[in-house]
Amino acid sequence: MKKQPVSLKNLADELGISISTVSRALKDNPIIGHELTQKIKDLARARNYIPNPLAMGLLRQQTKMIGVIVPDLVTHFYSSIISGIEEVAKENGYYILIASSNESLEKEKEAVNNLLKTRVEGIIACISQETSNFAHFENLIQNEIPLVFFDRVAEILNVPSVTVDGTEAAANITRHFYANGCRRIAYISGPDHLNISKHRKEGYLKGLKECGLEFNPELLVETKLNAGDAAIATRKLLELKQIPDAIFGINDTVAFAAMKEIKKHRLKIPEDIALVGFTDEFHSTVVEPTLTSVTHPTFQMGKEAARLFLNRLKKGQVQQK
Amino acid sequence: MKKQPVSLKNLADELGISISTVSRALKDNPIIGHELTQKIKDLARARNYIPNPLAMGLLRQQTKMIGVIVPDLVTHFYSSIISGIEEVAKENGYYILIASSNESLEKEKEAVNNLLKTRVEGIIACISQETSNFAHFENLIQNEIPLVFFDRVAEILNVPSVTVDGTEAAANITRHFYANGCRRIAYISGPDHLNISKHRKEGYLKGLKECGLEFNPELLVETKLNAGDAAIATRKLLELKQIPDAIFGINDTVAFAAMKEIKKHRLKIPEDIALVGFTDEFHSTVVEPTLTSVTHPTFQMGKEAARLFLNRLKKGQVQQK
DNA sequence: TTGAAAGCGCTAACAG
DNA sequence: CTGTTAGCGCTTTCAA
Repeated sequence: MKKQPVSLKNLADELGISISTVSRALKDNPIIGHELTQKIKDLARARNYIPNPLAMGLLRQQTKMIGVIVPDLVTHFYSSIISGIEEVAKENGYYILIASSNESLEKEKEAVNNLLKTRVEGIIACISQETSNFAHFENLIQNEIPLVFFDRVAEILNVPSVTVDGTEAAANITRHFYANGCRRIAYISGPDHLNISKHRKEGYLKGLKECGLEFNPELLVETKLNAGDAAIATRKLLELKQIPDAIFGINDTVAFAAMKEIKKHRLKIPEDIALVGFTDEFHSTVVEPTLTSVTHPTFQMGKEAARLFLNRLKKGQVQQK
Repeated sequence: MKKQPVSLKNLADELGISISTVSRALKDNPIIGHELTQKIKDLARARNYIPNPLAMGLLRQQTKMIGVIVPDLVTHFYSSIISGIEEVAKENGYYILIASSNESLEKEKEAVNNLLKTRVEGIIACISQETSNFAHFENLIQNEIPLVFFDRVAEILNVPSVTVDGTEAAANITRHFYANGCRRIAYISGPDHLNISKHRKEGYLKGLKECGLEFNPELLVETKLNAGDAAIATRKLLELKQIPDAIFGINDTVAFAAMKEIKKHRLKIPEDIALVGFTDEFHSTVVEPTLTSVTHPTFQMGKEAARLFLNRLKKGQVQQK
């Protein structure tokens, strides 16, 4: 018994005119008489006519949908980036379809496939931390399906991307620690194949060097970017003969996990150990002791990613001619 | 230059057979010869054929999309509900389209309209805190477009809904405070037209009564559910001649804001003032001092909401016959 | 066992 | 100024 949405045909029949006339009137084609146009528009409004996007899509081969893949949805970092993407998308008449990879390569591939099935016009993605093989993305590129990366980038792929330069920020943090008297500055890193991870580590090393501190391998721990791993990494650091006086976590998940672990060891932040992480505005205010942190302009990043994407899309369409 | 996706026609042409044969083979119609079926399937795979959902949708009048409206995307509470919805949706071959109302009625209406434009098959929503007029949702009901509410519900509308019974939980919290010696238990509430808000307030009052505490109007402050308002409400409480010894915040946003405000006043939690909020698992672990809290099974709620929705959808389709 | 044709809703070239 | 028609990709009668 579900009511069918009103179609152009319905309107045309009701007025006893042809479909094309209705179609034209609705788009203000000046070729149609003024009164008639008005009459048609009135009826359309009365019947609550909504153009069927499937018909349009079929005709134009475009769905007005952008696929967005994030490593995880429930982190403020990503959800606020998504908000940014959505805002710009909406302004441009686009919708976004969100998929989460849960930091898994398998799920990421699946997400790409699913999005392709829905015929999104392209994909904006942040690669999962497991992803070091990019075949599924290369496939998109070969098929000339617009692709944009944000935050975590597959650098070999030469895809338009939005990232915050972590190298300088990480170097700054290290210098900041040094300035505050820290001499055993530890760094909890992520996998090297993630650009952000690589850059931040480079920054850390650069910072150490500039401060004249020697790099101490036992103070650099690599983790997968999840809380469990980060906790283990922190424990390792806290069980050194000589514990670090500062810990620098590569992102908020890691920093939070480290914080919990430090508290468990009954150490005071920042008196016993200074702690810094990359994070975003929200958590830096709620969490206590306030996490010193490099904030990411997440919302802005999202908007920028969407803009990049839309540009890429336009270019593709021009070339098509 | 964008490559067109492969269509049935492409495959048919390449094999020199008709489209319908290809279509049938691909769905294992036994009417087609075995070898031919195989040959067709092989080619389809080789050419990476993906059925065009727009064509299918047009034919069947269904988009396999569910619209989801949340008051805000960047809260862990909602994003984890969304994850739950997504999981069940995906299992059933559905996609979700997310829209955020930003707690604004205007935006909520806009979201409904936008979703309708994309021809989602129905909507799963959590109403904004501004929403006390439900015309836009009634409209859906009249048009027999499946609708499911979660968390915040328009009770007059008689729509399938998923909520956690806050009445008992709130009464429990109040009793818990009492048991710990609190006698001036304050409650920071939300607008009365939100069911969750109403129920929790009722629970608070019920709890007071059961403990033999008299209700003190100055200890009940109503807010809009945002941080700014909640901070003001908290300040009001902290500036009473006799400050409360316990504060109960209606949700996490409110509780966090209260926490910040209490700290600003240099009061200790829970020594000077006990603080409790409804929230979810994540924040209850990160935030310090650990927020005593009633946790919501958000992921489960999302899954349940999706299930309800899918059931509702099926019912609609059966009736359609 | 296979093909031809209609039709889902819409636009746009082509006729009047 | 308005109507007719073809076609977007697909399924599904109906014919063969």
